[in-house]
Amino acid sequence: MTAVPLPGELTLVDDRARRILDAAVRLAETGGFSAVRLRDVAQASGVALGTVYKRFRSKEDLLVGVLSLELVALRERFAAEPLQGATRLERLVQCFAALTETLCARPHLGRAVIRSAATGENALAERLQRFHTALMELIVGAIRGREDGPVSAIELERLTVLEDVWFSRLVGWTGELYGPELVVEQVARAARLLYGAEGDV
Amino acid sequence: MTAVPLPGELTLVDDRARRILDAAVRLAETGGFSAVRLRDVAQASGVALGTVYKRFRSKEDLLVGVLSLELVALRERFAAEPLQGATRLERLVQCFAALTETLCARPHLGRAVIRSAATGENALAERLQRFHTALMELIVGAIRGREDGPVSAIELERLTVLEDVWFSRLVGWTGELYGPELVVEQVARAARLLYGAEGDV
DNA sequence: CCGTGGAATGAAACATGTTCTAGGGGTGTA
DNA sequence: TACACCCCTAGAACATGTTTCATTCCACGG
Repeated sequence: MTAVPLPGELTLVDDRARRILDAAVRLAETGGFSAVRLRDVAQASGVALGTVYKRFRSKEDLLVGVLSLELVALRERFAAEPLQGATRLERLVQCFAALTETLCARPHLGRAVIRSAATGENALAERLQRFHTALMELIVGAIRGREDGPVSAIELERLTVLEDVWFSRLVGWTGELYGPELVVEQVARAARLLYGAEGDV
Repeated sequence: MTAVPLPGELTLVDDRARRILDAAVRLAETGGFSAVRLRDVAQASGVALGTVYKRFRSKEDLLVGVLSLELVALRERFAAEPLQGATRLERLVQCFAALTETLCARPHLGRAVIRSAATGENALAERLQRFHTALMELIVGAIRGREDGPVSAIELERLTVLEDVWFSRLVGWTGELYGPELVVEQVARAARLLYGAEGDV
């Protein structure tokens, strides 16, 4: 828990950090949070344990770091196939569906990451903050249709709420309380409530 | 992580479980999550370590168990001084404010509990489910004014959303991203959006 | 070419959650 | 009373996150 730099875009240049992340992903994919034993991560990525701790403050920090990888994947996904819902509400729901799908595609990994993020460790704040900002931008960009206006302030507020719902539900999913569909379902329900009777656009 | 009964109302009859919980609270109050060392809990409550594990599946389970205590406090609080907002929306916001206040009153403890709850450990699901149900009932009872009708289905949906927002924000609070006021603030904002232009009642 | 400083390494040490074991003590029953 | 059963206890044992240390390696400036 001592001082440490922050991989972010860094992740892409620092070879060791990259290998460490990859190893963590590999381990988490198959065995989840508990399978990510840092000694194993170190060995699998061909570095010493101390090096892992040089790059990441803690196990949680490492797993949260995976978010930056997911982010890249998400950007690509949205770039490749833009959302095609007719209304903004529709696109919003599709967007969260896509996010959820991506995160839940490899359930063990997803759970491990969410769990780490939910820890609320003080040290994770910065990394999470970054992710949050980037995600917000990503969503705003993605739900914006061809010819509609910019996302209004009120829509940003709604978006914030939806993100909260999404996060809560993901935590529920992590606890195996229900499946990914229900996560999306609840976000959609919330979105409908928020966009309300007043119609969308 | 083996089989274990569930303190709930149990908490109130099982003397040992009670002492264990009390000790955990005492430790968490002053030192937070990390200060709740199970050996210390055992010693402080005058039982053997094995007994702690007989009552609670894990450290997180133990801390989540504290929620059942908080629940009692909350019930008393709402019984003693009912919410007095004029509209249901107002009472709703007051309600969440009260919940937040209670949980954040002893910050270290609160954080420890939230953190444990957010872990998403499979084993915690049952206990959390119970708490969730009880909390829902509590809120529904509390926001119901003297002469308004029952809480409608749509309002239950809104409530669900608000709970999600609340939870997410509490996790944020846990990470020291912001203070309790902001937690309440965001819930209030969401509530306003949900109750929308169409006026309340 | 040589020396220096910062980073990586390997291994040990520590802290703590979790599990296991052997034994003790009480309670109800034959 | 003697026995069987169950919970409790004390403590060891184990797994793993985290820290520390001495050593080695490497790149770079002189």
